[in-house]
Amino acid sequence: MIEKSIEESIVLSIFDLSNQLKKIGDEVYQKVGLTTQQWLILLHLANNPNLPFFKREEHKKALMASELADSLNVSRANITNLINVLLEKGLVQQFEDSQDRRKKRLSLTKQGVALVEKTQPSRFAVIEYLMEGFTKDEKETFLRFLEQSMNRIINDEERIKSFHKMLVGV
Amino acid sequence: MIEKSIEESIVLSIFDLSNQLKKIGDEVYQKVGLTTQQWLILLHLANNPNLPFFKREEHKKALMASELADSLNVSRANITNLINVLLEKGLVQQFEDSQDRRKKRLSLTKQGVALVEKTQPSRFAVIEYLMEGFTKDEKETFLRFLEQSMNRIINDEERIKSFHKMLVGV
DNA sequence: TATAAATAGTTAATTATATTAACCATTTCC
DNA sequence: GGAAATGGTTAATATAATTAACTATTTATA
Repeated sequence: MIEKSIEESIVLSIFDLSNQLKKIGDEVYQKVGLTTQQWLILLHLANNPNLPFFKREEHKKALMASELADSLNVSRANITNLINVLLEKGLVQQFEDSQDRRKKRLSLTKQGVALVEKTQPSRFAVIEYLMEGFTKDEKETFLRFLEQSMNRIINDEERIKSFHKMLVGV
Repeated sequence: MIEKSIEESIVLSIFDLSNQLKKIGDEVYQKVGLTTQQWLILLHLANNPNLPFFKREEHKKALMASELADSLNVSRANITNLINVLLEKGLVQQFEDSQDRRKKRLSLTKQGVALVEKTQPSRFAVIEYLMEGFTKDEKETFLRFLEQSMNRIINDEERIKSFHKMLVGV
């Protein structure tokens, strides 16, 4: 019998919630031929200050594909594919970096900006509805919690995996 | 310019954190030839009381594939495949329901139980480490927050999607 | 009580989403 | 000046899922 644990309940709920949000996102954005992943790229290119990526590090210059790969935690090759769709749809544009000719900087087109702006209110409405009834303080504490967990995962990844050393050879 | 919003930061962080946890899970459980999804099935069959599924509804009888499909929010066909691997590995067993011969009940084998029990301490250690430093009260508030969000998504899914009606025809 | 509808599980074919490996071009580091 | 690192792409592949069709069984209904 596994014992009850608030901590494990939280982790499993985060998993569950994230799953559901992704499903809903995929269904909603499918209407404009996008996936949740592609939508996240648009949010990055819109410099959405609420993205964990922008809290971890500042970015003055336009993003490039490899930075998106970092943020979304996927391969560069995958980003190439995701971006190709956005380019075809005319939501994103690419230009060479003047200093470093290996790099391609990405930005939203006028249409891309318009799409993000247009959907902003409804996204905010959904989000507000989900967490209605909690105080600002509670939300701030919750955010700190999520950020601490992420930091520990990023900085101590090896340590975390080492907790599971015992699994080898089962 | 998108404005700062605690609420959106929380949602995007949940996404990010869940992603990272899944990546780590896949890497860790790969050592025993399992994916995070298969691992979650084992947790269900171990009747882990921390799973949102068991908080939403009580289950006296052994679970069946379609209930797992509900909980993990995937198709039944997919569950069939996931379970086949667990059956091959001898971690799970299947038996027919005596009352209803359509149904197949699932349970852990001795080995399955052993595996779950063996890894329990390390899983708990990781989880505790992630949320170290927060009080019991704070954690309880997080959990209530997550549960409310999930409930609203489940009960008001149509309402949530309707927020995005405007997307059609962009 | 016969029949239609619903439920549970499986299979086969397919789609979606990602990865790895190899490669080119360019820049950075000794 | 040459080796190593970085950024992006391509092609081949892996994986994880889906849908649709089917069987078996049970439940609802007319």
